[in-house]
Amino acid sequence: MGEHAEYEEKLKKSGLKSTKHRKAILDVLVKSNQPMAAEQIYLTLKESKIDINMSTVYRTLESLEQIDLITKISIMDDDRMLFEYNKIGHRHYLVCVGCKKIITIKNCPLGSYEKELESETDFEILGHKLYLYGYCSECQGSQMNSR
Amino acid sequence: MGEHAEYEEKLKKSGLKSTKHRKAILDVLVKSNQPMAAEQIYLTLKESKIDINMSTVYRTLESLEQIDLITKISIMDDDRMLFEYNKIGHRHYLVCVGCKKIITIKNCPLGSYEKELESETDFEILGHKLYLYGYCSECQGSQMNSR
DNA sequence: TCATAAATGCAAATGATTTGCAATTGCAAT
DNA sequence: ATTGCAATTGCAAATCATTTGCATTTATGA
Repeated sequence: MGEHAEYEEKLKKSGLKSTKHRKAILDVLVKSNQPMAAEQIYLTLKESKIDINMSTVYRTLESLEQIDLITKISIMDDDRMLFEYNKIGHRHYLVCVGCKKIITIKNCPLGSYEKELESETDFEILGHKLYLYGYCSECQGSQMNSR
Repeated sequence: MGEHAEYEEKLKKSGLKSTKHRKAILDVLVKSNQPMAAEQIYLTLKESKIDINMSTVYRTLESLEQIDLITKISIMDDDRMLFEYNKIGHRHYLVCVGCKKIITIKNCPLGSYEKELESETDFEILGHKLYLYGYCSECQGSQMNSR
């Protein structure tokens, strides 16, 4: 009868306890259409009258990342880490340098490129991260936005 | 008669004074085959008996990045920023998750992809960053290296 | 219900990077 | 070469995100 049935089982399978804080954090991330910083998550929870400590937020995010329920990313000109629920598998990011809006891109143009590089470099390539930067439609023209 | 003639003029053109510290930092970066953290640069200078303050290192790196003489990057699992002299224009990175060695890749497979994305997303794309991760030849097999 | 390991809160520590301010230095004009 | 001034630097202290030690609480399986 839970709305978090989806990840509830993944938590259990990974040996992580299914605490109210963990579920709350996951709920926040699932509902967000943008990767969020730890503090944003903390503040969102606070608004929902959920009392939680920043340490717990960080520790929870770390656990969730380890079991691959969420992804941690860092974008240019933001020294904080951002966290995103893994709705889809492989993904990339298109970041607006004006308003910092982040669009998640699901298709990946690098399929064969990794193979090429492997033979060129003797690396065993495990994966990659791709960030594209630009101005979203709202931020074109007036290019003086902050966040 | 200077060996740093290359960037000496770029400094001047940008209105930055050509101080011994700036030249020393640039020398270190030019000679390095790896992007370096601020502290590595500081320690390298110290070995050369060049006495400099970390604040100066950071401020210098920031200035040099602004005039596009160097590039600042961040790789996975390293919370420090790394800095690299801009020998070539556009570049990407292949990072060994074992020994943290970084190989700079000069060719870019994303030429037409940006165009595609622009029409799909209404973004005006300015650029991108691509990091590939894997094990270098030395780190394959024994995958328990640290740094 | 109980036992126990995992999760949490709290406060303090960390560690990279930044900043205010006074002293120094590069450089252009004299 | 000398001078004047803004840019640069050193120093110490501040920041700010993130981490950690430890005592307390809680989820879960027996």
